[in-house]
Amino acid sequence: MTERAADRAADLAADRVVPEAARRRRRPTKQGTVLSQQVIVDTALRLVGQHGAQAFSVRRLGAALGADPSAIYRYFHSTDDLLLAVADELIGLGLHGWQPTGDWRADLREVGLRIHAHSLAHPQAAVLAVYRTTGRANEIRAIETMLGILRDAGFPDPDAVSLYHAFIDQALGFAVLDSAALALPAPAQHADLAVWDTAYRTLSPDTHPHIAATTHLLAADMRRSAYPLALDLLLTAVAARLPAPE
Amino acid sequence: MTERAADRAADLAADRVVPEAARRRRRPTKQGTVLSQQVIVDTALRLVGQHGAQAFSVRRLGAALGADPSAIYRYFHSTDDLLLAVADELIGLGLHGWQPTGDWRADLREVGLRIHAHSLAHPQAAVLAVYRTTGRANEIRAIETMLGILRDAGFPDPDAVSLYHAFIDQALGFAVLDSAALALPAPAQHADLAVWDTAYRTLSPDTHPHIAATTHLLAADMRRSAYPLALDLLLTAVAARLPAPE
DNA sequence: AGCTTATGACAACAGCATTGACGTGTGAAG
DNA sequence: CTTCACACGTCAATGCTGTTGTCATAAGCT
Repeated sequence: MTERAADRAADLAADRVVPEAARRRRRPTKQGTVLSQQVIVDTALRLVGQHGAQAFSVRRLGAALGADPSAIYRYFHSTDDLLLAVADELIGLGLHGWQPTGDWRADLREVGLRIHAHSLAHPQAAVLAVYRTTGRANEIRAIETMLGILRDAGFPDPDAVSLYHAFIDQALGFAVLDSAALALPAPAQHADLAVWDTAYRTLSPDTHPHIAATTHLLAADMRRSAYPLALDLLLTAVAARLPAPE
Repeated sequence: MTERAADRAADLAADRVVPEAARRRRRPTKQGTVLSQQVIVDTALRLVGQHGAQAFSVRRLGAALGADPSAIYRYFHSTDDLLLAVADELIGLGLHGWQPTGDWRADLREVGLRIHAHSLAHPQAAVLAVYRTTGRANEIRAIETMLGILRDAGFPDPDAVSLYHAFIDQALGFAVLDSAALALPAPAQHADLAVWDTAYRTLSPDTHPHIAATTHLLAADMRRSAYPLALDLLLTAVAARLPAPE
């Protein structure tokens, strides 16, 4: 988990790892699995989805694959390198099959909600990897698409870039936050929610008038993600910045 | 790291841990330190700040304290329980010494920037704990303050609550995202940034016209946090929702 | 002064990521 | 069709990790 970066920078360095494209021999494991980057990433996503982020370890991944854990290091430099591949896979899943409609605001809204929803569908993986810059294929495609939406809408380049940045980081920020809550072990998750019904419910109106006046609203609202509202607020303000056409 | 929640729910259960208020005996460790929840939290923050999030482990914390690692379990049920205390400490640091001015928009802006800045000042700790609901003293104070700002500004209760939710989660989301980037080991952090100058710089205008047209802007913009812009966009949209007074 | 017990220390356990050495079966070369 | 190199799966070992059960000792009450 420590030198992933150097590894990525020097992908061709003398290493255990052979680039996926250059692989010729594929020897099945004792248990018969034929390994590949794709198989490992898929298995990692499945493992984490079924048994939670705490269940993610190289050893367990090896077991799930039907291979010795150390075999994974023939395909990824480190667990962190593997995580980057998982992150990129998530981005790809989020954009799969989607096409822009030409309505920039609706398109951005849809993309934002898709990214958010797909992270929540794999919260454990999202929490581990969403904040990374992967530089891999799916990430590049996503950026090209979103930048295109803003530029085609008529935003000048500097605005398009900074608004894209605000938009995507808002989406990823909420994705991480909401995923993290979902990724907690079940009892912890329940306890975090229960706080709104216990600790906050018992505060005196004298010392905490604003909380006391809104406990019911708070307890209800905190169960939902605030992202849809935050996204709409952002898009509203962005629309106000759109230069008049021509 | 597994049953923290149950522990919190049953704070009084038959446990190793004595509530801080009920402590009578304070026996110094072999190396002379006198332990307390506060000392442990402070040391954890310092440790993580100096040596990075990867340096955080119960054993290292024990060493930094001058105590056996297992002594920590006399003060916290688990590492996760300790993390909640650290999170609350961060919130407290962020609000320390601040007073609302009465201008709701300026106040929210200030609080948002403070939360974000304080997380970045302890990125390693922020990443571990910012998304938790602690239910502890500082968190309660922060919520009361922010709800008050919105309600006093004239937002009806349901709006005040949902707008508070969107505001705080956006602040925390960006805090986690930007902290995570800062918390990466130095070489990894550098590599993630370098991607903008390498991978994205070499894309052809034919296949990726939008990225190609803005690479310089992208590389520059991605070095900064998008939070100030996102915050201003959010506040602009919120202001538009403020009911006319009286 | 004496007693209880809170609390720090110690040792042990199971699980973790990672690495180096090893041998086997694959796929290419002739 | 045989040979051969070496890619890649396996094994074993290292030094981490969080957590717990047991013990002894000193703090503070009576």
